[in-house]
This record gives sequence, structure tokens and C-alpha cells, in this order.
Amino acid sequence: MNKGKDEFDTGQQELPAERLNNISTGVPNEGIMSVEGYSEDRALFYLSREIEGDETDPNSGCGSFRFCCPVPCDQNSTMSHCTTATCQDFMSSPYRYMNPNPGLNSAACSWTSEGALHYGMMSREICDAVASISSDVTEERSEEVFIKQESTFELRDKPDICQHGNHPIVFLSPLDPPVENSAAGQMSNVCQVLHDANGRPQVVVVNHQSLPTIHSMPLGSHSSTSPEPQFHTAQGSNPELCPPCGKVEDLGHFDYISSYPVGRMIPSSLPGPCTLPSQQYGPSLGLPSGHQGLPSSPYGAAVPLGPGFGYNLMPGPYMSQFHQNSCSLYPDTLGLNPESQPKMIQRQYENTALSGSHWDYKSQRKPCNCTKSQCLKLYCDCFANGEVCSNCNCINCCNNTEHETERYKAIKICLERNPEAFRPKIGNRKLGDPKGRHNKGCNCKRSGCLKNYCECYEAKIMCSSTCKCIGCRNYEESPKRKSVGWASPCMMMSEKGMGQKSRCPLACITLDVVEATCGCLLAQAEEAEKEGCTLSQAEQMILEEFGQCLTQIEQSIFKSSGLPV
DNA sequence: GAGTTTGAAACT
DNA sequence: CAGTTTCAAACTC
Repeated sequence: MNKGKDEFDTGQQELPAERLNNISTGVPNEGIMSVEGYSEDRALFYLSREIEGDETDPNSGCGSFRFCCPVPCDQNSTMSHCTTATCQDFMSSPYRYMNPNPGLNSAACSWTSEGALHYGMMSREICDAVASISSDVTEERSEEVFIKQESTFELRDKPDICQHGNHPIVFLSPLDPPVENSAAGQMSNVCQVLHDANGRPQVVVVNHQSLPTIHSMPLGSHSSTSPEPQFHTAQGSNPELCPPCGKVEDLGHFDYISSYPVGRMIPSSLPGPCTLPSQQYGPSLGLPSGHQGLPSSPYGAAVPLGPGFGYNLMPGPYMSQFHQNSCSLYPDTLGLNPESQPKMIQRQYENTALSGSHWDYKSQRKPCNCTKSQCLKLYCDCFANGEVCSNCNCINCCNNTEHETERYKAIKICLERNPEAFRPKIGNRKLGDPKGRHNKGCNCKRSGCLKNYCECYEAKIMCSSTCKCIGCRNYEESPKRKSVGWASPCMMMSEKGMGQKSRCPLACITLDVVEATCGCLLAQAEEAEKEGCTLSQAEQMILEEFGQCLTQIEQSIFKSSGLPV
């Protein structure tokens, strides 16, 4: 059944009904993981995985993955319509692999190829990008351990939230075939497949030119004998044609539904029983109907930023279903990678024995000790991580369900002040930068970026050009990281008995050295200019000069340390 | 455990 | 945007 890694699909993707049914019924040995997404400016992308081998073993039976674009893309696009990736690529890719139950396969994804789509990245580059994060395999596997604890019901009930352009695509089930907006003759909208708490699939069509619409599918529409969705007409006003059901419902406040800024964290996740949105907000998709502004739930209100760009402030318990068990909205931190998560999440991850549910995972997070912020400011790690306080030592805490209104307002204020406020600070895993970097960079002045005061150091990443730190000593990749902990370059040198921290080799880079180096680089630039070199040639000359300078500095360091050069 | 240091967040 | 203040975590003793 495996078609092999070199076989591309350029046409409409295949969704063999029997295999879909196998998934839906949990029959092992076969399965397809599919991810569909619609973009206003790009076509549908479909990722499928055909599996062979022992499905009870997530380490085996890896087939090929096809990144397919089943409808014609922009002819001018350099994007490859199809490419393939090996299983290993997939396992280490931003697409998170979940195996909720032995014999049951599902794909959770983080569509981090946004950049690739928008910038015309070639498929080869995408593959490289995927390969560049291969170091995450371990973490991804760890995530599997989590997911394996989930039940089949949870699999169907909790969607994946995937980034696609400025819109997250929420996928719950690999069972939902794509819905083509044939009325428009193109994939012009963002469609999202959601499931309500009862497992009922719902397709939300976000039309950028108008209000969003919902296609509701009755229960059982994904029966084993009917792989095609059976849309029915949702009641509502201002309907517009939107196949396949032909009729739609005007939600009037779609920001609430699905639109979400890039990289935004769902700002809530409550342990405990989940709230059924349908119960809370009425029958239509469980979404509020007709209201705007502050709803009954503090997170229910949309922040009207315009079509396709708002805040998903759904109630914590409900959205936590989405977040906790599927995927983070952050591509770079997907899979609970402990090295790319914010510190609170990282701590949670480290403190968890990977044996419990996500609630266990959350309950073991480090409690905060806020006293004055009411845990409603970003000082509070719980709040900053989109968590409510639980078993914390905080005083006058309002970061809980009893103070939903206050919490909502605080979230709104934070987001208004900084739309990236709830985005992980560590991210942007790129080629050549597999560990990620601090998005804002640190501003340390006294710690040398070698204490946990430094967010980069705490996240176990090197400081980067983004940082504005002074006296940084956390800028060089250590060749010998401790197997368990993190050793900075200076610490490593100290361990080698090369002296006290004051003798850190970086101390050799004095102001004079820097000035001399800069002088050399400037001289090289001037020479390049005199010679009429092109920009690229000049850059190469300067870089070569810089390399020579670094070599000299390195030699000086080794000489001063008494080590052989 | 109290006090100090630190840097991010918030404020002006 | 820069400087100051507030805050809570990290650190030291």
C-alpha cells in the first residue's frame, strides 16, 4: 500500500474511504493521516501518510508522506506542488505525530510551512527545514507518550490547531474531506474543521470578504459507510452560498470562532471538566450567536481586529481541549519541546514523568508566588503562559475561573499592548539555528547571560543578534553540553580547570580587540570599494577578514590559557 | 527563610 | 522611544 517516497500526487488527493473508516473505527494496520488546509492565497494542501507495518509500534511502519497541492497553485509560484518526505522527516518535522492509541493513527500538525508558502520556498528547502529540526525527534516521541494516554474519544474530540498564513486551521479529525468553495471557483477562503464536544464535525468557512460561515455536519456523518461529509444547513441570517452545503450561517463574530493571530497562544487552559460549547453558547457550533463584545464567558469575546485577525478568547476549559491534547499554536514549540517552550511550560515538561495525562502534566507546573499583580500581568508565569493558577502560592489571585471577567480584561489589555504577548519567547527554529532563538532577545546587563535571570540562558539557548545584552557570555555553542544540564562555554572552560570565571576566554575580547577587529573589517571594506568589487565580493572579503580575526583571537586565547594552538 | 540581585514588564 | 518603576524569580547568605 505504500506508494513510496518518490511517488508524487499532483492531482486531487486520494482519500480511500476504507482507510478513513479504518481510522475512524480504530482498526489497526492501515491508516491515513490527512491534514487539509485552505488558504486565501494558496491552494489546498494535503498531507497524507500511508502506513505499513506494525501500527502498534509507532517506531515502525512508516510510510511516505506526500505534501500535495491538489488544486492548481499560482502559476508564478515557485512552490513545488508536491513533494515527499520520509517517515523520519515527518517524525522530526513540524508536523506533530500522534499515536493516541496503538493501531490508531492521527496527525496533528503545525503548519510551519507558512513561510515556505509565502516566500515561494522550494520543496527541497522545505525538506531541509524539516531536516534541520531533526533534533526534536526525541521530544516528539515524548509527546507521543502523552498522547498515547488519550482516549479514542479524545482523539476525535480535540482538534489540531495549525497555523496557516494568518489563520490557524483547526483540525480535529483526519476524517474530514476538504470542502471546496466551488461557488467561488477557487480556494479563496479559510475553512476550518472543528468538532464540537460531542464529536460533531463543523466546518467554518472564513470568507475574508464577508462574515464567516459555518457548515454543520450532523452526527454520524463520518460513519464507516459514508466518508463524505453530509453537510446540513445551519440556521442563520444573511446566508451566502458556500458549497457543498449551499447555505451558510452568518455568525457575525467570527473572530471568536477561529481567527487567531499568528503564533498566538490560546490564553487559557483549565484543568478539570471541559465545557461543552454547545451547551454554553447555543446549538450552532456551540458558538455565541448575535452577541458582540463581552460575552458570558470572559474569553468568549472577540477582539475585533478585522476579518481574519482577531483573538480567540474562547473559554479556557473548552479551548483547553484544543490546546492540551492536540498542538500548540506555536509551530516552533510544537510537541512540547522542552528546549523551545517558555520556561513555565518547560518546567512542567521537565517535572513530568510522561506517564500521566495532560492534566497531570499541568498540575505539576511550578506554582507562582505573585503577591501584587493578582496574577493578571505578565509578571506571572502562569498568566504569561496562558494558564490559570492552580496550587500556586499567589496572593489575591484573579487568574482563575472565579475572576473570569478580570482575567479576560487583563488578557485583552496585554494583547492590545503587545499582540505577541502570549507568544513563546523562544522560537523561530530555522536552518542553521535548530535550537531556536529568543524572539525578542534578552537585555541582561549584569548577569553575563550566564544565570537564569537571562531568558536565553534559562531557555538553554545562546544569545543572538536579537539580544541587547551587555557583557554577554552566552553566545557560543558549547561543544560539550552536559547530558542532563546545560553548560555555558565559560562553565565548560571552568570545568576544564582553566581558571576562574574571570578568566573566561571571552574576557580576552576586550574593547581594544573589538576595535581592532572592526578596524580590520573597515579596512577590508575600503579595499573592496577601491577595487570596485561587487557587494557579494565585498561581503566575502569582509567575512574572510573576520574569520582571520577570529582565528587570531582564538589563538591568543589558547596561548594565554596554556593550551596548544 | 530573609534579604539582595536581576531583568522583564509596566508605566511615564 | 527612553528612562523609571514595579514585579517576581533567581540568587546569596
